Amino acid sequence: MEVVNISRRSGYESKKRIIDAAIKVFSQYGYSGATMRMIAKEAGISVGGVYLYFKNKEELFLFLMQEKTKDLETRIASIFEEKRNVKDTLEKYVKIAVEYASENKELILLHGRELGFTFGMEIKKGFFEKQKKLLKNLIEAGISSGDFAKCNSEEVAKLIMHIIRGYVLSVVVDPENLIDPDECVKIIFNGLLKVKGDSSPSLCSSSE
Amino acid sequence: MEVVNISRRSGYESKKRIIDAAIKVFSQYGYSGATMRMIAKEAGISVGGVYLYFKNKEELFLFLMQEKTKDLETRIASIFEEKRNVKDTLEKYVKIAVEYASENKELILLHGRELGFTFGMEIKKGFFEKQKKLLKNLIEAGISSGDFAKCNSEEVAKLIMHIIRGYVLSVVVDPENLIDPDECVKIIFNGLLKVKGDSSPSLCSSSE
Amino acid sequence: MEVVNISRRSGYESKKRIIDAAIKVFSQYGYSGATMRMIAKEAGISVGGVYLYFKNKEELFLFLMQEKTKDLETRIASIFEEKRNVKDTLEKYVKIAVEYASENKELILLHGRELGFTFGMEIKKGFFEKQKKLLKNLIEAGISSGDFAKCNSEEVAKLIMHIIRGYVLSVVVDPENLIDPDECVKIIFNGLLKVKGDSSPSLCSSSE
Amino acid sequence: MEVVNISRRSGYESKKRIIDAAIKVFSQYGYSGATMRMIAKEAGISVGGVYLYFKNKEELFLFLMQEKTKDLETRIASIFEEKRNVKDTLEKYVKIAVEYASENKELILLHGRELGFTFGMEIKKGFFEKQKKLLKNLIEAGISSGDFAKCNSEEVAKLIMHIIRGYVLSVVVDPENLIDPDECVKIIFNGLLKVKGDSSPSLCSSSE
DNA sequence: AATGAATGAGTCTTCATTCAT
DNA sequence: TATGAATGAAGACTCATTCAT
Repeated sequence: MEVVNISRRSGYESKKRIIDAAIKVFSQYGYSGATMRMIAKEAGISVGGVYLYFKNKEELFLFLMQEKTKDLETRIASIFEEKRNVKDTLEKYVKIAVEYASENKELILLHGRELGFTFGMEIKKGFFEKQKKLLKNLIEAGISSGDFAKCNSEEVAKLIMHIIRGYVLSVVVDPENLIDPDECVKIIFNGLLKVKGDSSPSLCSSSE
Repeated sequence: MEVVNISRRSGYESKKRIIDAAIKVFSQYGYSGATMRMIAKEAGISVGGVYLYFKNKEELFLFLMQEKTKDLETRIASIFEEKRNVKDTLEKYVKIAVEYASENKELILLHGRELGFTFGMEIKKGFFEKQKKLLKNLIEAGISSGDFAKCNSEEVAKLIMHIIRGYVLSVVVDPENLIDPDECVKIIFNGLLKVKGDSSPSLCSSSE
Repeated sequence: MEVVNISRRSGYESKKRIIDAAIKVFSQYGYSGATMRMIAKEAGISVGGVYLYFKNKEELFLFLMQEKTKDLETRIASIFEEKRNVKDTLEKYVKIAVEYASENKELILLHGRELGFTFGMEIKKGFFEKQKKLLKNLIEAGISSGDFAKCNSEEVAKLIMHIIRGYVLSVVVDPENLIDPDECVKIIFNGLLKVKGDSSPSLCSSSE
Repeated sequence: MEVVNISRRSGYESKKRIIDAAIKVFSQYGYSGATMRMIAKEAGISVGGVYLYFKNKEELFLFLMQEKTKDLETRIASIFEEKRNVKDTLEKYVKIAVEYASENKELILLHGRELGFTFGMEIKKGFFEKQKKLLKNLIEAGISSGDFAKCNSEEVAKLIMHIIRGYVLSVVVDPENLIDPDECVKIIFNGLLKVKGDSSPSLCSSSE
């Protein structure tokens, strides 16, 4: 909300300021709870000014969601490009997703709130479907390569997505108790159960 | 011999009707999105009537949260009382939590949204802390009993809570892709990695 | 705008007050020019109160138009019932219409303003069509009875409607120069032209 | 040898463009309904540009009214100059007025609406007074010349003005039922009543 | 215990007007 | 002369809350 030569800014700059402000405000107060005045004030712009760049509250919100979704998709795509082994890729995936969740905190939560709107549903649906496929393929590649044990790849993909969503929710609900991504991956890889007849130290012993 | 008509309900009954209505309406529209009129209508009571039992919207919402939290705590407590086997207890825990999430869907999400209010924070904090301890103790008991491999019990507890939260979020965001609790538990127990030098079929093979 | 026991009025009374206020305000400022606050204030009611009885500005306006239209239709119907001779009926018709216009002044004008709305068009269309038919039948009855000369009844009906509309418009635009209905009828009946070979005093000589 | 691009228009041309645009927009949307942005866009000029030529919306509207009034006055004056025969002059007068009304449709209506403003009242007043005098003189000339029967010239003048206004209002309200000026003049000239003791076909028989 | 009409502050949104360029 | 981003007051409409009945 720093004042930047308040009366003459480029259109681009103003739009950017509004976007940043909107993310902040929507995140903190939810869709209904956020007001256009709050957003304008946070952006250091007049109320009317916001409407110069976004037709209305709904469109502003939708825009944010699309932007963020695209952004995350790009980041994720990149790890799949730099081909390395399956295990590392999965590890990276979880980390990037979790890191992204931390950055965008509550905004992501809004994906799931403010029902009664149907808007934005398609965006979300598409994104999730894509992610699930990506993960499923990765798991299956892992099975083929002999890295992973045979398992229901669909369910594993879902589990990973659940964990990431759980992380997202925790960021807002219970930020003191976020899981450490490394630990998380370790548990998923090794499981909780003691391998029978195995007296050697389990891989799951992490912190000490 | 008067007819007990609609306006002659016991105070208790009215309060209950309001609570049920409020859960439904808050769940569907979020805190800001829900209106007292909606709630009153859903409860089959006048607007003014609601204020006879709850000072205001905030208090009504808060009351709901407490009720639900208490309810879940009771359910969870019961499995710890009756159970013996650690593995079964954990399995049961996940299932109950997940089932509860399904039942209370969006309402639970409201725990974490509609911020700007600090209200409810203490209730949630306390509840989460208790749950984490419960899980941590369970994990440690599992390690002691030799069921579980040695691991960072704190992180495992967090993971399980994350998964449950992920399930909650998924219920709202992506209900077509909910994980199957059985599969979930299986993966957590066995892990993804193929046990080295093990050519026998992994425990993790679920779908076939 | 007299205060009437401001805090407790019957629903009926409030609605009536709003209607009266709305007529006044819409008449004076036009549809766009009138504000709900003005209307509420004029009615001695809160803004929100107006919305208790009318869904929105448009509906309030529409309601007014319908009411007034129905009212006029009833009045006109009555003169056709009390069957008298054609000439007298026509005379009465003009007078009632003109009188009505005076009473409802600008509101009637709103029928024709505030375009861009299509709303209300059907109401108006129906009303006008009915009136034209009524008048046309009357003219034709006059021709049959030998009271009126043979003429294009359709055009005569239109002319009469035009005159009445002209009166309406004049009420607002140029109220100092309203025609006297008696004079008006006289001219329509007798025409301006001197009847050829007629040296007797014309019926059209009125004021002196 | 510079290219005369769009932004290098003469002040005169710009002003003209604004005027034309304003007429169009005011006519279609009414005073309150029209926005400066609409007008600017229609004129192919920036919002700010409009304010270079007109201090504000009110002044722009006022200017339009004056222009149009002057224009009509000029047209009417011309028929009085060229004409001789009273009957023909009156006929011409009605036709020109009616034609003008058709051309300027709703704009004329704006003369009488959008009150709350007192503005423009003097312009209108003056114009109407002039017109009434013109017509009155014409009628009296007709009486003197023996063309018209003796009658209250003032009232006849008013009637004609009413008819024209009725035509204006009809253009907007009920454009399907506009009177044919020829028919109109015929009725005014001949009247509706059958001349007593006259069995010859009335002059009023128009349609067949 | 219950009602629901009434209130008015607060929301989203529009638009006349200004002004740096 | 011209632009159009920016302003902010004002309008339609909503809704938590009150209170006479």
